[in-house]
Amino acid sequence: MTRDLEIITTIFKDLSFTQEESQLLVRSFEKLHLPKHSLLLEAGQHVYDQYYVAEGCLRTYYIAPDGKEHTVQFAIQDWWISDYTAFFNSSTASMHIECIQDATLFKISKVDMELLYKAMPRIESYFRKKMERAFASFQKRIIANLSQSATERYLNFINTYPNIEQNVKNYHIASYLGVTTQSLSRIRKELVQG
Amino acid sequence: MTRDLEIITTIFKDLSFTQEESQLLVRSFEKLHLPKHSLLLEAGQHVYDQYYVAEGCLRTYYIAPDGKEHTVQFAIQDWWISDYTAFFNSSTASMHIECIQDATLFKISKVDMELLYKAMPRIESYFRKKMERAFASFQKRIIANLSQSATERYLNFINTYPNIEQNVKNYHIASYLGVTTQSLSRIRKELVQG
DNA sequence: CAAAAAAATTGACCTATGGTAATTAAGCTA
DNA sequence: TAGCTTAATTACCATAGGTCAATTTTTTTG
Repeated sequence: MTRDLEIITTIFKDLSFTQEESQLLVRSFEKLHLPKHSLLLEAGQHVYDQYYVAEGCLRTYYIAPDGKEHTVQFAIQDWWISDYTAFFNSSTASMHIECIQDATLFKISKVDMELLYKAMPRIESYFRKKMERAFASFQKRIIANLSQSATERYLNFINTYPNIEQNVKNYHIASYLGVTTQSLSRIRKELVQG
Repeated sequence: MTRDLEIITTIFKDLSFTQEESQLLVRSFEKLHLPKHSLLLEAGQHVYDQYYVAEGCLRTYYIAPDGKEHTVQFAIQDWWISDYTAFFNSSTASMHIECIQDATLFKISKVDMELLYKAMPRIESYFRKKMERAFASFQKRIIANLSQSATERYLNFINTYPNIEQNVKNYHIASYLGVTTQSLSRIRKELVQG
């Protein structure tokens, strides 16, 4: 075992593995560094991989036909990121992924994922649970979008991601909340003034 | 094997099982009929189960503090339904589930689900993939909510669920799209008149 | 089939948020 | 530090969609 076991001690820290399993895991992942402002993925590209964020911050966004950006997801430490619709279907991305803080990622292909699932059902359980949590949080966001005002959604956001504000621009937050930067600016002003 | 194998031939029609596995499956599910207008689940109740829709139509909705209803999901034939946030966490529902067309359901508890996963990793794969598809479709809906007008979302809806219109009321659709019934009515008028 | 109840539509008016554009502030880079 | 670039703020007007209230249409039920 020459290659490091960082993957196991960070991503799968709650599971334990045999020697052989560890080796398979290590072989399946590739570590990479990504500088701020670079694009990890662009719309139109084939999506083979998903990425675990060991450090840094990224965002997935969609560019609508009218040219406007809509942030679908932020990913910080211990999150996974990809264009999942494309990843699951082994098809072409409709979204972009941008690094917004220098990041360290662990990359794994869909093909290797499937092999891991077969070899270690525990891993499949791990990802099923991940999906369940992601599902629940998307559902929560849909409800928020349907039932709350922009101000409420903003308060909700800074509550949910208390540390993220250092990293992300206001227009990232605005495009996540579904308002213009001008509106967000007014909302912030209102909140300060009372 | 006295009990029927309906579950296997409908829910898991793409998988095959041993005699023993079949028995476990049959024992895990319970069939039930639900009349139109009845509530399958109410906010505040403990959520132990999820349901497979063999026939009929249901919807999950959230009632906001201001009393307004927001439809989170419709479930038709071959879909699963529950308050998933509560189901995954074995906690209390924040949503209601209403039957909007006489339904036949197969119910299974979370505890029994976990047993199935352990006994048959194929079943866990099946549900992981279900979750992936649900995840992708929620993401699509978030993007639609962020980037499209009410009219576009409506057209999108009747495109995605071409048959559902017979079953559901306009105010169900409105509360799914995030507009008032009055607005939806105007939108429909516009579309007819051109 | 008639009456009652539920759902959908319409109109007049209102409000939150968007669009455009100019101004200020903050971050980088030479 | 100055100068350039990017981001944020502000002001003014426009508009999609909300609110309230009345009316019509559809569905349900005795």
